[in-house]
Amino acid sequence: MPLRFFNTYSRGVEEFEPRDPSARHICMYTCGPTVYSRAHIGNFRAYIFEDLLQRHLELRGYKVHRVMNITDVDDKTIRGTGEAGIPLRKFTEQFKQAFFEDADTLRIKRANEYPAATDQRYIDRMIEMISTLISKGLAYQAEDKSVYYRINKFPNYGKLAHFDLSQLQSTGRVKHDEYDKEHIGDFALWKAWDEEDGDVKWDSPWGPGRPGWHIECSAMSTALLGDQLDIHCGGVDNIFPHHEAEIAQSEGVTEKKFVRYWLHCAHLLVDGQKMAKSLGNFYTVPDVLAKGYTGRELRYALLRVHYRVPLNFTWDGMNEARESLGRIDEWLARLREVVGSARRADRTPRRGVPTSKFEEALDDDLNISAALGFLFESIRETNRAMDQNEMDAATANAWLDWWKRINTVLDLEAEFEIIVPPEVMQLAKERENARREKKWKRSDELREQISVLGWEVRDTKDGAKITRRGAA
RNA sequence: GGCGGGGUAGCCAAGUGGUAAGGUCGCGGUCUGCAAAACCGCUAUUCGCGGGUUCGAUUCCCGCCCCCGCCUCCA
Repeated sequence: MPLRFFNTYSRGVEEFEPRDPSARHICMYTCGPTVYSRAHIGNFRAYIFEDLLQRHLELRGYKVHRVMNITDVDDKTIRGTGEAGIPLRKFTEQFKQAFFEDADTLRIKRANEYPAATDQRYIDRMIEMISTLISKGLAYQAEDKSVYYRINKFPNYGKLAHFDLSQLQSTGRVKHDEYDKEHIGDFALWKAWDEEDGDVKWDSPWGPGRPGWHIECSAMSTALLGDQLDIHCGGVDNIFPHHEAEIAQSEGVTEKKFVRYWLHCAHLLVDGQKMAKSLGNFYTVPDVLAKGYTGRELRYALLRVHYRVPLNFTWDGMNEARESLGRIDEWLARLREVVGSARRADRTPRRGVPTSKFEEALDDDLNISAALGFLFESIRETNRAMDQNEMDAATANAWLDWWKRINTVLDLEAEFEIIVPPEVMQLAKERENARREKKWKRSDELREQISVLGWEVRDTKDGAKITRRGAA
């Protein structure tokens, strides 16, 4: 089955064909964080979706060149730097670091590049692009000295969002100098400096100022990936105006089709509402860790729902993630035991070898729920085979190899060999002795003590086993 | 008002023109000294509501209801 994705531009599922099909090389641009505060887990849902996309493409043999921008200048960062009384660079640096920390906690694969909007290279390129747009009549400098995109001159404006321009109405969310603009929908390419900006400013042919939000992505994506991208991703809230503006800017300059596939991730909800800084209903990665959950548990919780479906974040959902991962952990441990024991099966396995259904589900617009369904079905069937001693070492090994393969996409394995602390080992030893003497009451007391320390002891036919659920 | 996304069991969530994957929770059983883990069984006569097409619809068509988002610097 060919790889297929839902393309926002066409509003349909399309077969995926990269620009250069023979090279198996894909260039992908993903909108990154604005570093004015710590990103919340709703932001990270989008980054995890992009991570899944990249990893699946790689599993399918593509070489992915991914760029994620860091927006380190905009209204909010300027406000923040002013309030903190420190230079912009210093202000944004802390959140940049926090972003990478959290991304690592969630096992998000690093992009190849993280260009920053304030990098002089890109400021220069933005100025160059704006100049080109002005010379083509696609942009103009208004009386307020800012430069705006003339959307009426770009016939495709509104195609991505499927908006009718005459229907655009101001939400009052953004400060407007509406009298200066020719059309309410014209967006800023270059924002003229004003007092509130303090010393945040760059020189330009139109006077001191700073870039508009949208132009940075056009400048950085085309600088690093070329005029035409295979895939461009972001949250659904980026469709309009941000990505619409990117198309207008990039195609306005290059006159080439900017992006082949637009993929957008639905929102993370809390209590049925969008998680947003402005609503105050958000959690950060450290918030979730502080509740005792691990990064991989959060990764699972954010990964397990299809990217185009809104996902309601709940602590029940986190517990479910923990239990599901525990099931995977137990399964892997059992398979490894079978491999280690070089056991021969009593009978031939009822179920032979792993299938490729997992990857095939992901081929279908990253249908992770179906893919995980196959994983858990396989877990049940192989557990049953092991229960009935119908699993030999070679088959168990084949399943471990299968897991290794799908885990390049999931990245959900517990990170460390769990080291049982000596005091727990001591208690377990005492308990073994008590059990040997059939002192059941003493044995149960010791099990309880071990449990209080956060460990679980299990009696199997091969002796006691000490485990812990909720591993990193 | 315009444009999208969604409504499937207590909760989360796949899916198909032919009679509902999977996870989690709960209950019963096997195993166990008792547990745990694992396995087995049970848990939606039914897929927001009302029509229509069809031998047959949760799936296609029409109408309606509800929730969420976007509509100029939100992932």
